[in-house]
Amino acid sequence: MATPRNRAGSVRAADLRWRGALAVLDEMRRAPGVTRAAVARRLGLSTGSATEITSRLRDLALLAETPAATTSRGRPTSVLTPHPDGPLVIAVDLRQEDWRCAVASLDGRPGIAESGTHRSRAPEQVIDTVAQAVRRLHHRYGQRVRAISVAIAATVQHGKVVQSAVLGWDAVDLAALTSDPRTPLLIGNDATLAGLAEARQGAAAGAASVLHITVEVGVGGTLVIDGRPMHGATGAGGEFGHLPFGDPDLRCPCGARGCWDLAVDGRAIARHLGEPPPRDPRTYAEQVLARTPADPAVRAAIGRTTTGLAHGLAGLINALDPAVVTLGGLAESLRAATEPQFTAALADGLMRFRRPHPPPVLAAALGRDGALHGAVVTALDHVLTEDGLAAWAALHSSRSPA
Amino acid sequence: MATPRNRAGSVRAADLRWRGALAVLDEMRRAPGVTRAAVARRLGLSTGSATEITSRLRDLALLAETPAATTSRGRPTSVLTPHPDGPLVIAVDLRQEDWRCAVASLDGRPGIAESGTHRSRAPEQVIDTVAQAVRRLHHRYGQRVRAISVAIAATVQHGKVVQSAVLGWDAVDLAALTSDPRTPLLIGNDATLAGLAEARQGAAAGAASVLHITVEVGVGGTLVIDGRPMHGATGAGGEFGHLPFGDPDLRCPCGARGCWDLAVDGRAIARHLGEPPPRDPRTYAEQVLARTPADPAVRAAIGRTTTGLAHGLAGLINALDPAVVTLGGLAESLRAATEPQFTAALADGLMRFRRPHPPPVLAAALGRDGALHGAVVTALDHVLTEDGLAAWAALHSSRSPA
DNA sequence: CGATTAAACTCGTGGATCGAGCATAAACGA
DNA sequence: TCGTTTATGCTCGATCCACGAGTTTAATCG
Repeated sequence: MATPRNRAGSVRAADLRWRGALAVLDEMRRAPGVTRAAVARRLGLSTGSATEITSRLRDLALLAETPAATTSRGRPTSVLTPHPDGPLVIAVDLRQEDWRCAVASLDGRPGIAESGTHRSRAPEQVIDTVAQAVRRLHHRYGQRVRAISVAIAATVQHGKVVQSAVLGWDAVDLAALTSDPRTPLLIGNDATLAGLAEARQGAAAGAASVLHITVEVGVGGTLVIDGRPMHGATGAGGEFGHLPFGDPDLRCPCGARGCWDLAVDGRAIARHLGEPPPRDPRTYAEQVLARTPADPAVRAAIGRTTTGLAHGLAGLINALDPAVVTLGGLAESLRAATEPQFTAALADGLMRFRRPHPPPVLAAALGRDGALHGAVVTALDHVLTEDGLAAWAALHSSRSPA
Repeated sequence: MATPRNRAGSVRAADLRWRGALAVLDEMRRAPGVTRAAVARRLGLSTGSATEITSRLRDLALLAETPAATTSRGRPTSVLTPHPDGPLVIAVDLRQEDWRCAVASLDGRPGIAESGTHRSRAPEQVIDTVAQAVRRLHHRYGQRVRAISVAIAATVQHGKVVQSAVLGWDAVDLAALTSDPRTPLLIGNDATLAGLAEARQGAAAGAASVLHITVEVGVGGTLVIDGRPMHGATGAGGEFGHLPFGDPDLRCPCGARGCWDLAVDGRAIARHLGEPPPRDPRTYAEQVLARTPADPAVRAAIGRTTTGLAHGLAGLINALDPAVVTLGGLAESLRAATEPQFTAALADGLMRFRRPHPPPVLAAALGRDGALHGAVVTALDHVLTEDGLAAWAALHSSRSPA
């Protein structure tokens, strides 16, 4: 197998061709609107190299330069922007009740292009509808589309959907979403992708290790280290909800027992209130939260759920030692509603030596758009590689030979 | 802060100088005894480049070539070996009852140079004794020593010992172990380093993501992704023993509650047997395991402990999705003693979709030497970088100018 | 002992960055 | 208004690393 360390596995000179170019494009992506001069400074490039690299990239339709608003003296520089004919990615967000298709250029800002609400949730129906939208976009932009990335509220393994409780799906292969096998199709769990987006450009932007936890029905999330989500070996990493933090006597629909999932969402609240399991635990939870202040029984139930959340989170902080924690969905709602309890329970679950400097726990910044942003990030990660750029270059130089 | 993605942050040409050299040295380390021809093939290097790189490295005293035993026709090649005057690292393993100092060259094989048993466990005493040994080695090898790496049975944060139950230490700074501030001193948790060694060269060599779990007193371990241990933000990652998998009513000495630690070691066995907490849980556990077959009460207690171990492990597999799991210390003893129960409990704790293809659970291959090997790995990772090689080259060329 | 084979060496080529020197386009200021 | 100041972009020769084709070397095989 490949050498484990993240070093130069290969030493081919071909790898060098795109080194500088990739670094520049990464900067453009990391901070849309950067000036060329700033990029050169940041990367330690000589002005000569900057000239060469940018002109090469311009020739390849990978970036364009527009005059920057001058603020001070000196020769004005230009801002680097995606080329109007440059590569694009299609990002799809497939949620419980609706779907969205967005197109993004190399600056990583998704523009919603199509969307819709599921009429039926039957996999064939949904896939067919979305596939048509993808096909329309693909047709409109042609070979500019370099990757298609799908965020889906489902467990994903080896690039395939294994199971989705909220959609009511079993194993489903989403390969039909693209008609062109040459365009890579990337499938990712929505919570994982949302975490990736938070770590790269959201509430935790810049942090070296980010633990993102979100609660909708059950727990989702991911640990993002140096900007890369911890996929695991099969791509199904980040199923933190199935750590046995909960009551070991409770069976989880996943097949295991004592899952954290059951202790932190609407099902937990209902159980603590002595009510039957809600059909839609997410909506149920929001409704209960809305009437928190009034009813002491409700307050107690919410409090127990918050405690379950905070204790589990503390355990994860003990084990994974993230620099920053971001909370999404119901997790953030619960914390916001019961801040003192949350903080106390978190501290109670932390190892003593961690308590003086616990990692900041932040609300996710991207909200319901996190997964879509994460899908764009993944797709661009795929495009902005040596291979990806080489493929684009081959395509482009054959189309318009200088 | 630095750009999160693991790409070329810098594009300086200086980074290129060592690309090929690093790749070759990494190969030598990965498989001591490789031939130069094999390395060139693996790295996709032309014979011309191989010639240039090896001769450059020979000039810098980074490697030597010795004739390879010829097996077939053709011009004989040579095996790459560490240079007799090449860089060295010192690895220290600081355990509960004893300590060991080893020296390793670039092939990563530690040779025990000094060792001893603690007479007193007082930090000053221990540090003083070990520091003397380190100083002797450092003096003997002089500037060839490029890094000192310490594996210690303690919680480590920001390169400092925070606390060690087995040694009875509170916060202790090990900086005194080296007298020369120019030589980097790396401190690591023993279980983390053992896991690193298993992932790089032990039972899980070559796997892309490895979860190592070891039980001595409490649980230690690490997740190793692409050959790099998941240190976390403060360096205290891998404290899996303080995930709340256990009885929430039990207080852990760490300050948290319900820690897994309390459910899987000698303390758990004693509790299940209704005996008082053992003074030395590790020895106690081995003693109980030795008399397993006889006593049904003992079998039951061991079984419960095994179940606690397997359930927690299953949860970690659910969450982290490793390609391989390695077990060390009492964890492996427990599994070996109660294999059917372990396997059943593991499956019971796994999410249903994981059961058909669970990751292999292997016994650690390096035994009690794992931590020492891991310390060598860490130290060499430090040396075999652009900066490390550049520093060595500066030193060497000034000493013996061509 | 010549044929065969695998590997190493030589050397000219090419690609990417560097860096010094020069050119350029703005704001500033008298 | 027009030179000065300042930051930036462009040009071009130098350098460094790897490539790869051709040649040489050192072993085994028959």
